[in-house]
Amino acid sequence: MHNSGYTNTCTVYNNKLSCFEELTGEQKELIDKNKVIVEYNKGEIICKQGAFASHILFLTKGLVKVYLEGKPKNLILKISPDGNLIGLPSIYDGNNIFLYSAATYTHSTVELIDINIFKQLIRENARFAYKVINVLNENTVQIYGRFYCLTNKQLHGRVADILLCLAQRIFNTMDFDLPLSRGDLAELTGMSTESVIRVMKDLKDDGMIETTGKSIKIINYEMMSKISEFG
Amino acid sequence: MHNSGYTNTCTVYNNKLSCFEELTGEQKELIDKNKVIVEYNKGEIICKQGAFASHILFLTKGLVKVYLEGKPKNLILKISPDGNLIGLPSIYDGNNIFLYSAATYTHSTVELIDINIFKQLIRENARFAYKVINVLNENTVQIYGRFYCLTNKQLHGRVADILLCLAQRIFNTMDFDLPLSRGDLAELTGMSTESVIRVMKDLKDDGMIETTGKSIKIINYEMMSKISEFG
DNA sequence: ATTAAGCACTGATTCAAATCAGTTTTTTTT
DNA sequence: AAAAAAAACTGATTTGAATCAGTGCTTAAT
Repeated sequence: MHNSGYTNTCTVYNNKLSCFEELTGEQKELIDKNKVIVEYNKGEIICKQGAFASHILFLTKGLVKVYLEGKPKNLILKISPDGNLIGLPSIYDGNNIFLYSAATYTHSTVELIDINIFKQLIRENARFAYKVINVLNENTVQIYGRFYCLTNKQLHGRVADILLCLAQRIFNTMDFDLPLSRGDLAELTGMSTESVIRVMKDLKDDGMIETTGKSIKIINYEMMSKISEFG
Repeated sequence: MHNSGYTNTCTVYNNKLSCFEELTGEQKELIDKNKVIVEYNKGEIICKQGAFASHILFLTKGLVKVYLEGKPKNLILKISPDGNLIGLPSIYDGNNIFLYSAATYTHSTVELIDINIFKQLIRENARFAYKVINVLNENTVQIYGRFYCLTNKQLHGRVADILLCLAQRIFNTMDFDLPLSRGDLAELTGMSTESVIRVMKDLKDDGMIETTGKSIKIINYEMMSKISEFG
């Protein structure tokens, strides 16, 4: 793109969730009393698109994909590490329906917060509501970036983009073990598994990255950024 | 898609904006005192991606496209008829930057509301904030639908989708005069102008639609919906 | 009225990326 | 340790859609 910085296309940038800080002790207690903690194994669905959204989900541990269900293939909206809320867009007058599904990549822990309590707190505490708006808008920035990436970039750009994003926003290091298969990466980049493999081989051959099984290392950050930007 | 109804991919469904109803007389007055009304001609830019967002825009008359700027081509996020707010995602702690550009398709009237007043009202009036969250979430539904449409549907499906959406959500009739060129439709569907022309000819030949210059009439709504869904 | 400019349209060609049809490697299960 | 099942990988082929290279039709300007 250009100067306005759509660089975060797999997850939101700043995932220190500050909205709960705005709650009073009483309000925090209300949430704690009305929440349930659930453990999920790898590959399990934690919320289902179209289902009644009785709860907002807070991911305290793990890594999940948030996606739209589709006939030939799904569309991943974002991947979400721990510390993130899932299901905020379901806060809506009238029906509370999950707009998307979410499934775990790794073993995960989720807090289920009653959606009516959550809505009540928004209507009671304007500063909390303001922070929730902030979180929603962060997600909007992310989804716009991803939308642009998947519609306007070609394969090499998309792979570079996702790898940089994983390094910077999920693992916070240029050298990480990826708990995703090539097929998962294909789903994430909206391309075929074969294309992911071919493009990653190209990047490897050109000395941009190193790969050994699940381990991925970004060697040439500068060039990878260029490929991501103009790919 | 399937049962969860992503059918609104060009604009938001329910554009009777109810958030201002939650304001007190005093708060309404505060907005009125701090707003400016501006007229724009066809084709003019009303906000620029990356620029400082000093105002939230309320479109009182006209039709605009909201889009991300891109090197080879732009990506239209939605088209917005009168009665809609533009720039809400710019409400964010720290920098207030327009996340997108917007330009008029027709002569339009815009009210510029000071963003700091708007933010102040959110922090003061929780019910107003709650309604703003509703508006943001409506926009999220719309953008998800559009994201799915542009990435997972092929040409005939995308054109059918946009034509139905224009008929249902913008013009409220199956027979309308489109103030957009084929090139505009191409930008809107994320395809080339030639492809738009070819696909529309196909739809015409198959008796799905009738076209005479700028006038478009949807003949077979049922089949068009099917094409949109499985295209 | 005539020229110019832009838009609508058509057919041929090219291209990026998916699909298909395998083999090899790794992981999991027995 | 062996068998089975997933992944990872490779090359050939197909395909959907863009691009290219035009012609004809409008609308706007002279």
